[in-house]
This record gives sequence, structure tokens and C-alpha cells, in this order.
Amino acid sequence: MKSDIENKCIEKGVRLTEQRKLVAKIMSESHDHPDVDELHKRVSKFDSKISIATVYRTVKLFEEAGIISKHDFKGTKARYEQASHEHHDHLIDINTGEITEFVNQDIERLQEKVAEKLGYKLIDHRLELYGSKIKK
Amino acid sequence: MKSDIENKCIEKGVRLTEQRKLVAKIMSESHDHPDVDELHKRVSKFDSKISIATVYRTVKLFEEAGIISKHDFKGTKARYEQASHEHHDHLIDINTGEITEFVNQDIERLQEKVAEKLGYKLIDHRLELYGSKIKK
DNA sequence: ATAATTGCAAATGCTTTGCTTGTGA
DNA sequence: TCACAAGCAAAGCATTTGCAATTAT
Repeated sequence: MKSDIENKCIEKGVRLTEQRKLVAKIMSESHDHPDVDELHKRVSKFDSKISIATVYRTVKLFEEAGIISKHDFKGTKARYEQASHEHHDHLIDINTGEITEFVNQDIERLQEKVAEKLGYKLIDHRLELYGSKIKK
Repeated sequence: MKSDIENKCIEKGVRLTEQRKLVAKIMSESHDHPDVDELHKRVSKFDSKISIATVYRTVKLFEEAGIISKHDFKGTKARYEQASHEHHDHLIDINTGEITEFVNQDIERLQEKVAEKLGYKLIDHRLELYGSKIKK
């Protein structure tokens, strides 16, 4: 059956090819934040001839359609995740690279306030926490 | 006389060359957030033979010594500013690229709390607001 | 003196693109 | 059918690096 992302492509009128369906499927099933290289590795298991240029073009296309999100965390290549309904931010483990998602409405509200106070309408933001696990 | 950054270099035992002194001087006097290209342009007015490779090496050196800070804002090349005593975050005007610095202790505190709740010690963070000016 | 730094150009790493062939609606 | 997409290799862009010549301590 069709993957989540494939359905969103149909919704948005994004033309589907075999390669795009495959990237859609893999991204739909990935619950981490793979970079393009990793994504290319994953799709290559199902289509050994898919070009990395196609993967680059596809993630860009999906991102521009608002179907997936791109993140440029410090010191890493661009990573992608399925765009989710609820907005969230990220905490990155500086030792392992592990990513935890979180939502904090208080911070969200304060950001708007800060922007407003400075005479701006908040359009977008980036909040990343970098930390190390506390052993208990 | 010696620039702020030049003094910090002496403090930290960073070897000073003519080129480094010049970059130090320009960065000390710059109250914006120039990228390497812009910085190279500015120092070239005083030393037309300075290589951009040297500028790259110098900002990297200063950054590793904690004397200047590097920022990778969305969709731009790396930009630098003199490391300042008080921590602050940035609001970027999405239309003009203009940068406004701000501090918000409530947000800072909440970030620590979020990290803690997730089992992490907060080591570093990145908070950037992207907005457009409200015309009044 | 001599270990570190410069300038240059070549190399790098990630990402994009031109072009020819293939393909989805 | 035929505008658009894929694959390949080449190009692009920011940044780094090897090497021979120069310089700071």
C-alpha cells in the first residue's frame, strides 16, 4: 500500500516516479533523522541503480512541498525527517548524536514575545539543545 | 594601540603575526556579523596581499581559542562576531539579513529545564528567530 | 635557529546542474 | 505524446590542506 509521504505527494500534486515512491516509503518508515548519504544507502537496498543525485533532488522537492523537513544541526550534514503535524524542536546528544524531540509551549510563546518586542513578526525559528546524558 | 582581540590573543598565548593582528583589529571594530569573504574584503584594504586562506585559518584559530564566535544561520555562509561576555541569541530579518541580538533569561532557564527533564545536562544551544519587520 | 605561518593552488565534501535517455499521466 | 524525471559525470561553493618560502620568538 501507499506510504504516508506518497499520499501527501498525491494530495499536493507531486508527480510520482518509482524512485520517488521508494524515497517516500523509506522516509515514511524512518523514525530517525537520516542524511542524504544514509537515505541513499537505505533506498539502494531496494533499487541498486538509484542515483544519489535523484535522492538529493527528491528530498529537495519533498522539502519544498512541505512534506519533509530539513535540519542543519551543528557540525553535521543536512538531515531529514517526515514533516509532522505538531511542531517540535530537537535535543542533540553531543556524545552519540542521538536526537530527542521535544515541545515546550512556554518557550514558543516567549519567542513570539521577544520578536514582537523587537518590532518583528516571528516567521520561523530554530531551537536546538546540545547536551550530554546524565547518568543516574 | 592593540585591539581587544589582539589582547585576548596575548592572554591566551596565541602567536601573533601581522595578518592575525589585522584580522583581530578588523573584527574588534566590526559590530556586525561578517562572513569570511566580507572580512577578507575589509582586511584587504590594509594588506592587499593577505590570502583568504589565511583569513579562514585565522577565524578558525580565534574561534577555537574562544575569542570569536561562529554562526551558521539558515541559508548563509558562516558568520563571525567577537565573543562577548554576555551570552545572547539572534533574530534575523528574513528580508534584509539584518541581525538583532537579544537575551531572554526566561527562555534560557526553560531550556535547562527541558534538557534536565529529558535526562541531559545542557552544554550548548542554538536559538535563532527569523522574522519580518512590523511596519507601524 | 627553528617551529610555526603564509600564499598559492589544488583538494575536499556536500550539493547542484547540464545533458542525453527514459518514463509517467 | 511529450513535458518532466533519472542517471551520469562535471561543475559549484565554501572551506581545508600540501608544500615551498617566509617570519615570529
